[in-house]
Formats: sequence, C-alpha cells, structure tokens
Amino acid sequence: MEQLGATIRSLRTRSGLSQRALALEAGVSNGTISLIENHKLDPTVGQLKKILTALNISMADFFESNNKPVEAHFFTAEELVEIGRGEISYKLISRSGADQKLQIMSETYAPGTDTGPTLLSHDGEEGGIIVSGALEVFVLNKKRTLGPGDAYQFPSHLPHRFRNTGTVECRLITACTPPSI
Amino acid sequence: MEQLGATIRSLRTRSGLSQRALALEAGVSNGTISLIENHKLDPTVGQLKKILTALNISMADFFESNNKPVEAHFFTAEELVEIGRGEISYKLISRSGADQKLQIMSETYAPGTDTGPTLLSHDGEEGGIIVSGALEVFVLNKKRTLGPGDAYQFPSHLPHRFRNTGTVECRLITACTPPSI
DNA sequence: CTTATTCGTTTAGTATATTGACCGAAGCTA
DNA sequence: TAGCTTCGGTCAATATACTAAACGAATAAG
Repeated sequence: MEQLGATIRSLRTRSGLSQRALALEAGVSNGTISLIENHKLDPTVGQLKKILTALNISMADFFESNNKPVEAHFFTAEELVEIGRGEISYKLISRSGADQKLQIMSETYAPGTDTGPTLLSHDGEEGGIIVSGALEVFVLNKKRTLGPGDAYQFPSHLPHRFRNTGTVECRLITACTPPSI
Repeated sequence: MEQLGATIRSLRTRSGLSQRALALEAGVSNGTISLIENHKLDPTVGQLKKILTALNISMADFFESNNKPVEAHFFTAEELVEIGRGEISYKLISRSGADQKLQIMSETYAPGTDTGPTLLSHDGEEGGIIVSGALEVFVLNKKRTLGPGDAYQFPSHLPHRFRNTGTVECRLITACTPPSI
C-alpha cells in the first residue's frame, strides 16, 4: 500500500497528467486517484487495472518495480565472461549481483556448429543482430537464414535452434530477458 | 476478473488447500475466497496480496501470465526501423504488436556526435557492446571510453550520455528493457 | 482588485468488498 | 440407518472502496 500510491503518482506526473486527466482516461473518479496516491485507499484490482491501462503499463510491469540495480557497469572485451564451450562461444555481459533482468551476449559460431537437434525452450524473450557471417535460425516451424545486419526476436518458450552452415564463422550480438542460465 | 478467479483456484488446488485452509493462512474469510474464485468479487489489491502471499507467489509473478507473444519475428537489415535523426542512427528491432519487453537496436554514431549535455534518464535497464569505433559513455559520475568488444550495462534511471569524440564512426548494438519510447 | 481556471484534497452518500454464520452435498464411522 | 466432519456456495450485516460535489490554494487574464 505504501509503495503503491507513490508509484502511481510517479507514473502519472511523469506522463504529464493531472489527477483529473488520468481519472477521466481511466474511467474512475479524481478523488479515487488522490486517495490512492496518499495511501488512504486500498483499490480493487479492477480499479488499479483501469488506472494502469490509462498509464499504458501492465499489472505485471507495475508489480515488478522492487528489484533495482543501482550502478553502471563497464566491461572491457577481455572481461566478458566466456560461458561457451567448444566451437560456439558465448561471451556474457554479467554483473556478479544476479538481480539484472537484461542479458547481453557476444556470440561466435564456428563454421558447421549447431545448438543441436534437441530444440531449446525456456522462459523469457530473446533476440539478436548478426554482425558478420550467416546463421540459420529455426523457431517453431519457421527457418530463416540471416546475414549481417539481419535480426530476429521471439519468446524463448518457442522451441528454437541455431546453426552455422556457412564456411566462415558467424558473429552476432544477442539479448534476452530475463537471464535464464 | 475472469482470469483472476480461475488462476487463484488453480493455484489453490495445486497446493492441496481447501478454501478455508487458504483463507485461514491468508487472514481472510472463506467466503471471500469462494466469491473471488467464482468471479463474483473484485478483490482489493491488499486482499489479493494476502492470498498470494499464502500461496507463496508474488504479485509480479501472478500477473506475468497474460502477456505472451506467440510468434518468432525475423528482420532483414533493410527492415530494421530507422528511428534516429541526423548523425546518430538508431535501427530498431520492433514488432508492431507492442507487447514486447525486449528492445534491441543497431546504433551508429558519426564522429563528433553526442546525445547532448542534458543527461538521459528513464525506466528500465540497458546495455550494449561496441562493434567498431570508440564511444565515451557517461553514467552518473562515471565516464568510460569503450572500444570494439567492450560493453556496458546499467539501470536506465541513472543519468547517462553517449558521445563519439573519435575520428571514425562508432557502431554498437544495444538492448534495453522495457521499451520506453 | 475581481473573475476564471486548474490543481490536489476532503467529505457525505452510495456502491461494493468482506465477514461470519449457515446451507446442502459428499465422505466416513459406527 | 444415524452422527460426525469437511467441502464449496450463499447471504445478511458490516466495513470499506468509490463517486460526485465542494473546498482552498495557486495561477493567469482583464
């Protein structure tokens, strides 16, 4: 209750809306907005949902607010954590504190390498951009061959597989959220 | 409202709890549980939180079930959406349906370009890897000059600025979550 | 100065969420 | 069979969320 009102107020003012403007758009009364912001009210989830919809934010995102990293981190090329073995190299941007939601990697696929016939599937969402070389990407029933500058994005629960059938190594940069090691 | 009650019931029965047992543990009445499960009630967020706590699940996790993208998306280099103007180019991997949480961009900074003295600050978390050239990154009170293969990551609410003081263009690939346009 | 507008807060009245007791059904024991 | 227990659903009474209107402060225009 404490945090909730303050967060609503923050989101509202950041959007440049008055209490009345937000109330109008959400379909609730202005008094309700005021009372919520001042912790005088425990809104129903239906009311909260209306308000968040007007603020263009989902319930999930709204309640995800409590885990915040507080510092910037820089990495030299040598400091990137090598987590791949063999012919596929994964270099990870990673802080030790495991509260990060965003995971960015520099990946290198040697010619002929493949994540294997067993399709991958896990939580989160992922995407990437090819830097050099070419890569075959299988997702669900789709297959695409991507070249430099091409990109992909999909929810990670869809079964997927990566394969380099070319003659040169393929470098790409990928990101996924949340980190799922 | 529809989905909510069904989800509560599913979580409860999966835990082997009766309505009364759950009500006792959550500190609410059994009637409340029954009415919620049958979509006769729009609970307050406080009540819902009590119930979810007894079920050992967070509000964030509870509401995260509804927003699932269902397809993989591929992009050719030409299809990337150009959202930058002038000397700084931002090319965005973007689906039209705006429910994605992950935003990946290919950015190009011409020599001498700068995001400007007014520091940027917004929600989410962001990071990137330098592909070619060099880039100065300011975050809060830190400044670093990054070269090819180097990387950074920080929460986006920290004031930040990017500048290319070199003589060649700088290319990098970045990711941020959530998208905040 | 007065008038008008917009802001956030407060409040009385109304709608609704919540409680606690009760109901019938189903299972179990004697 | 009767008696006991536990289940989920229902309902009158109560607590509380919600609304609509009013209030005071701040700003701007005439």
